[in-house]
Amino acid sequence: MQLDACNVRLVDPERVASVNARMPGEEDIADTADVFGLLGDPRRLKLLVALLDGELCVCDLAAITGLSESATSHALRLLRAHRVVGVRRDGRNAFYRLDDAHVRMLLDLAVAHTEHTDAIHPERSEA
Amino acid sequence: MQLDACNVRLVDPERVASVNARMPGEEDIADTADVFGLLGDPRRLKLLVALLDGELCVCDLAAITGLSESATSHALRLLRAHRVVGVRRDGRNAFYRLDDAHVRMLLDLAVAHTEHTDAIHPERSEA
DNA sequence: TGCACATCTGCAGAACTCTTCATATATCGA
DNA sequence: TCGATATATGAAGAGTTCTGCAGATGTGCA
Repeated sequence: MQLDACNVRLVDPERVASVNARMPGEEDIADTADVFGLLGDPRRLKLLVALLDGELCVCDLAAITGLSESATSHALRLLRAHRVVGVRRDGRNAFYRLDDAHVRMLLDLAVAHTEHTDAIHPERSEA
Repeated sequence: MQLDACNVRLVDPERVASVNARMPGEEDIADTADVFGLLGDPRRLKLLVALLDGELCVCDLAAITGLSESATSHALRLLRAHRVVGVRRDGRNAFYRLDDAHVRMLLDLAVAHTEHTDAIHPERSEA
């Protein structure tokens, strides 16, 4: 057991050093965690999955997710602030679209994974 | 503007129906959101990125993330409960490893994305 | 202009999350 | 067996997040 510069016990200082060298910077970690965090709420996730196919207006998104229109609007505002979705306004309606290629990749991967899981465990599918 | 069975206003009922048909079940959405949620905390994310290269013990993980050993242990417990990581005990040490192929894919994708972003915006890299 | 509709926003309460502190458990070496 | 080490755990407090409510904004129609 060794001690590092800050007097912390280390079991494998070389591995720690190489992991630290490869580790993205704090800001990148924070940004990435933010993105995952946005996907980490089931209602927001459902909202985003709904948008995979193309733009939808707020009331349709509310109907799909089962959220109130207010909650939907709040959620979309958050996603908009992080540039994950974009808006197109047409008269009284606001049409939201998925506007982040990275998030789209993550969603595609996740949805593909649930479908794969269903294939293995069909009993877990919805009735 | 039309009304659906629950008396909700819909702008594009056909799109809503097709999105609903394609939508994963509530349980799959919840499971997926859970996974994203686990990745949505910067310290847990750093922990998991550190484990991409192989197993590490608790004190090394604490040193890498800058967390206290207690906080590290709590975080690992949560990840363990969701079967994202696994443990190997060797004497007094506990070596944790990434144990979920789906999470590994998500992490690889995310890390690749931050590297790509750095290539475009090198000024955002750490000092 | 006035009213209805679609969406947005600030606020406040409820619920959840993360960390620390204190303590518990388990292992190793003397 | 005893003390030190490594990790795990429970409880509690600070901070954050999400939702509903109430009201604001902006658009379309008569």
